[in-house]
Amino acid sequence: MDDIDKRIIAELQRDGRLSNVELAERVGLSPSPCLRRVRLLEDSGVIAGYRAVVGHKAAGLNLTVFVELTVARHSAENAAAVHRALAAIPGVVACHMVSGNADFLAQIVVPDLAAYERVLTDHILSLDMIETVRSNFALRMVCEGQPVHLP
Amino acid sequence: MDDIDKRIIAELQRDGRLSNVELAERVGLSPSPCLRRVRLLEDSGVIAGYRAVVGHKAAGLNLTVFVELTVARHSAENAAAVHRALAAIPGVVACHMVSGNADFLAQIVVPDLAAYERVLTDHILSLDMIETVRSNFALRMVCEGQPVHLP
DNA sequence: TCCATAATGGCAGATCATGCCATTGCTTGT
DNA sequence: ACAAGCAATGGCATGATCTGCCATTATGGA
Repeated sequence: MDDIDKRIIAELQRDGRLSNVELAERVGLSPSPCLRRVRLLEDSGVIAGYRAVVGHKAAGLNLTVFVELTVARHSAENAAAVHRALAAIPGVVACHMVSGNADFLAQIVVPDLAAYERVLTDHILSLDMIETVRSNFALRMVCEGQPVHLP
Repeated sequence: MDDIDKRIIAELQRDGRLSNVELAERVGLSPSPCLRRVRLLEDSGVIAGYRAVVGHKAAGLNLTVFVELTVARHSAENAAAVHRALAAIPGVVACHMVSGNADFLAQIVVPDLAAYERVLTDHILSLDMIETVRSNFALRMVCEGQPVHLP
């Protein structure tokens, strides 16, 4: 993984639909070896995939909530079931098991408060493994989907 | 925004480099109107862009931290400066102003604890507007970059 | 029912993707 | 220093894709 690879990754993080010829020009390579490098990065998992980014405001998704969850102690045994249940909650775009006061931190994106209430009552509070829920509402987005800084 | 648009968005969220002909087949359209719809979704901002997804493990980024930050009271006036400072911190992939105990919640992705220590001391604790810092380490990823559920 | 509007499908020229091969540049061993 | 081996590069050719244009078809209102 040299500088050219890092520039390829940086460019594709900014625009994932860059054509190979354009990408090759930007990193100072001809199309053939450029495509070769991209394929290698994909195969190695450094580039795990490509995604369209949805503009939340334009799509009518006006509410982002960071939900801190704690689970019942006995749920530690079937962690897989907890993971599956959390990942299946509609509107959950990301979820991590974390250290600190909470056991899990989930990011939920919904159209409005009413939709969040439905998610909460129908999909979170109804899970018997969930002990406490603490909702932190996003008031303003500072940044999102920023390119990662490669080592 | 009808069902076909939603299916287009869903497909492009799963694979942002889907070719237009493949996408057209999947949504049951011919390539021309399909591309037309994609362009309209892009122009309207519903599709805000395309990004390559970096596989953290494969890229050697083994540590994700969710940092709760509070800022000094007088910093409320120049909020823009706070935002700029937070977004410029290396490794920050997302940051939101939130309700709750903290003022901001930032997600930081770095190779290891040593790198996180450097980010903390060199770029966070050195900001005089930052009052308190509370680090929540991600122990395990449940899900990430999940497609949003459109209204 | 008829008209107006919008969306669709197909076509054609240009661009792009991609496998193959000779060449270049660099590292290793003598 | 020199030669050999190896990995990476660049160019080419074929096939697929993109994309604008136009006729046709579906849709919705009067």
